[in-house]
Amino acid sequence: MSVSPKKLDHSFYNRKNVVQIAKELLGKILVTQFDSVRSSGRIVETEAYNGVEDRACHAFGGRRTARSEHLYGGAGTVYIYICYGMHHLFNVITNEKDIPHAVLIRALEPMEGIGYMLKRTRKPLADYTLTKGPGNLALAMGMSKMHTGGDLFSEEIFIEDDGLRYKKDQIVITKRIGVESAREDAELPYRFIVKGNPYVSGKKS
DNA sequence: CGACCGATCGTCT
DNA sequence: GACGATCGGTCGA
Repeated sequence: MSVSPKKLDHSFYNRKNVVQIAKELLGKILVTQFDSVRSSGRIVETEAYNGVEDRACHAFGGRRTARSEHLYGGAGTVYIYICYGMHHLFNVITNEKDIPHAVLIRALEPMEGIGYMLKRTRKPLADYTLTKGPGNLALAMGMSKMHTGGDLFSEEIFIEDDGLRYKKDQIVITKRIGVESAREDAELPYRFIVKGNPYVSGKKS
């Protein structure tokens, strides 16, 4: 059921419901291409961050700082920031400019460029940890803070649709990971995972 | 398996 | 000065 991959365009990202977009991003293919080194993987875990009303979002309450500036960049903007002093986390910005909606891409099933991913992560073997979790994924794909503020319409970082669709019973919805301090918003069902996929972060291996 | 802990540093108060 | 949208290892049951 797959057709020749088509790059997602501005209209895909420029919609109001970031939670819906997070769900639809499951099964899409994230691609990076740096100096003709191509890496790609199928997205199997995402989380939505619902702008100014979401306590877990960096833009909660309309907060706007140097770090979160690109959260406000509008549909198709790349937002990458450093977490815990060492991990680079990759987000896709949705909705119109100045509306800080984001989807955190948390896990991939590697497709192309696995050799380069091993080199970047300095792992000896391609096990399930290669692109499990947002920190590992960004490292494996060669994405870092230097790419924040770019967009997904370039040839360097973009997302493709090859026609794959998961059925409703293949998708599991949970609360988000690592956002306990967001109080009641920590319970929101904003995390989407492909059921049983070994690259999904969290428990079990 | 679950709970905990150290690494590590940019960002915000 | 404190705190992360994490990760991988250890320890105990």
